[in-house]
Amino acid sequence: MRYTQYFIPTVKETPADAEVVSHKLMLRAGMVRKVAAGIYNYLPLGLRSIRKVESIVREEMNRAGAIEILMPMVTPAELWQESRRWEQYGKELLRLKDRKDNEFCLGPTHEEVVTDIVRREVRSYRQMPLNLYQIQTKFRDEIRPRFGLMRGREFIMKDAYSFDVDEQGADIAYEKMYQAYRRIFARCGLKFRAVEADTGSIGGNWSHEFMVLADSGEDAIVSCNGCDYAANVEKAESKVVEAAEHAEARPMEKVHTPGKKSIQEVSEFLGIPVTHTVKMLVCMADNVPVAVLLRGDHDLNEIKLKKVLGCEELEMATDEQIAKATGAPVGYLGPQEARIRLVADLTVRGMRNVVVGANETDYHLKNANPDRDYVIGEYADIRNVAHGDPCPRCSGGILEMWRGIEVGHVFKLGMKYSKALNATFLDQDGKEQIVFMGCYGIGIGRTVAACIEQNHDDNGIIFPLPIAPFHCIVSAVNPKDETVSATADEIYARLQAAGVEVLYDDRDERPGVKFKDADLIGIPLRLVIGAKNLADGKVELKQRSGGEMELLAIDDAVARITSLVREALAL
RNA sequence: CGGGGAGUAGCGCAGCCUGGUAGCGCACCUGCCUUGGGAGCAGGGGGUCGCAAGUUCGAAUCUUGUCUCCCCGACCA
Repeated sequence: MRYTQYFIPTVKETPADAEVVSHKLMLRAGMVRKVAAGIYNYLPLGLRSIRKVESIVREEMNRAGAIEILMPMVTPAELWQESRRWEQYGKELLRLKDRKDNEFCLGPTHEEVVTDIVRREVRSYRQMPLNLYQIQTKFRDEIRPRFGLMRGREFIMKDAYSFDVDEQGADIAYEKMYQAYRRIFARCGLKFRAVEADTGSIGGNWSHEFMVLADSGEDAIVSCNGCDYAANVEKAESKVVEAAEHAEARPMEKVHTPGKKSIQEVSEFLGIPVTHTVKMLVCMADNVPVAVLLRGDHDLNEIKLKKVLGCEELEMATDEQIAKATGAPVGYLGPQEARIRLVADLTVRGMRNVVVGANETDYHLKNANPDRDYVIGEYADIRNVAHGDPCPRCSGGILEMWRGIEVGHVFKLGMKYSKALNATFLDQDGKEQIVFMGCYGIGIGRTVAACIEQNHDDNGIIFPLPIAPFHCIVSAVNPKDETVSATADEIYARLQAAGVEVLYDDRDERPGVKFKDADLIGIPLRLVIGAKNLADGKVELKQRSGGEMELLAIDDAVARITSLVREALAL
């Protein structure tokens, strides 16, 4: 492709509304443009990368035995009402009506639609296992879209759904997808980890997320340094350390702590480590106040708590709600004589002689102890694990914290949707059975964005070759020099003939402009043709990822580029 | 939805407090010049100041309403 006949609107200045590198660079490199909040135009360069990821995904899905279909983006309300998600999904589901006032929504995912296909067409156990997938535009009316393609409202997703006669079959399907995903992200040149995850609103009973490691990631993940345990913090179990402290209970003491509300302030003021304090939070679980006790330095895991309480909605109580529920002032809450349900984290069970609020403004209690000073009815794992915690799976392992971007998610669904939509089949004995399902998603645009998060420098993007918009950029330094342009034309043609995807920068621009643009858009291989070296019959090859510039004869350059491309695509 | 901020040329911003001429840098167009890391000179085009109502002789500027966007929290590929 000749640059002068293409469309790559690069910009020098970073648009003010971009926050993370991938978003900034995709805008600057002319890959995407925003149309509305969380809704983007894909310009040629961006689209090429997206198509590359799609091809890799398609190849690996097909290799794993999945079959491509395409479902509609606009889907009828009835299907969603059958699964009850019409009510459950909330505002993220963008609902609309047609001219006859029939209700529809833009598909945020397609369990209902695909299950509808299967319940109509699949009658016999002989038709399974079956795995159907599509690569299609989804719409979720996110509360807060951000970070460009990382969290759009409209986004391209590959979603696959497996159908099996029993759980063993479903496990095999899950494992196949898991392995396919590993291959996909490896081929995209990403540093990633598969981690145990919560199932969220999709539901089901088991799932893994594929996380690209990046500091800008929105998810916190932990991994063990001793075994292969890795999990999203939302899901990560904390190791149950049984009542470790048998310290003698000291007499309780009420201390004056004027104006000291936060755990940090109180522990500094009293000179007692935060690990010897217990904090009490109040949550509204389906509008019922519940008090939560955690060690001072621990964070509440709302997902775990939600499961323990079995509630639908969980939010932090407002100051007024707290005052009303406990009768105590915010900042000085304590579990003594609790009026509301009290749930304590497992860690709290082993703690003795702790600092807690005195339920009275400007006072805390020192050396408070369970049973003697307060009564806790329920203990549960309700905290986020922290860096340095012991591994819940092996002995001696320590958990390490990472940030990650979720690019893929595999779920073992079970019968949630097949039961709701009545997707059944007849087994060998002619008995009606419910289909076992799994579902598997990959964010295509997000994968490209995550890749940029992981591969960039001050000058721009450094694309791994398999998903780069072009393999090679050929820059003619002064295209008005006829020898230069004739040589560049020839090399361009030869590389293309060899199957290399070439962007030929034939613009009459100064070299600085061309180099800046080449670096910005991140093409892996750059071949510069300039009068000086051409006098010796040489051209210059430089890899965007670094390394020395190679001065090569034209034939050698063509051969070298061709082999570098083959090598990079060989995985 | 709660909290914070912003809407002025394609992009980045100033002007607003103290009402009267809409401005700068980049980008764009023409010409000259230049060709190894976002050159230089000269000339030029482009803005209902988010929208609506109000105050005023007069509103980008003051008032009210409204919409959109961005950032911080709960959702998710």
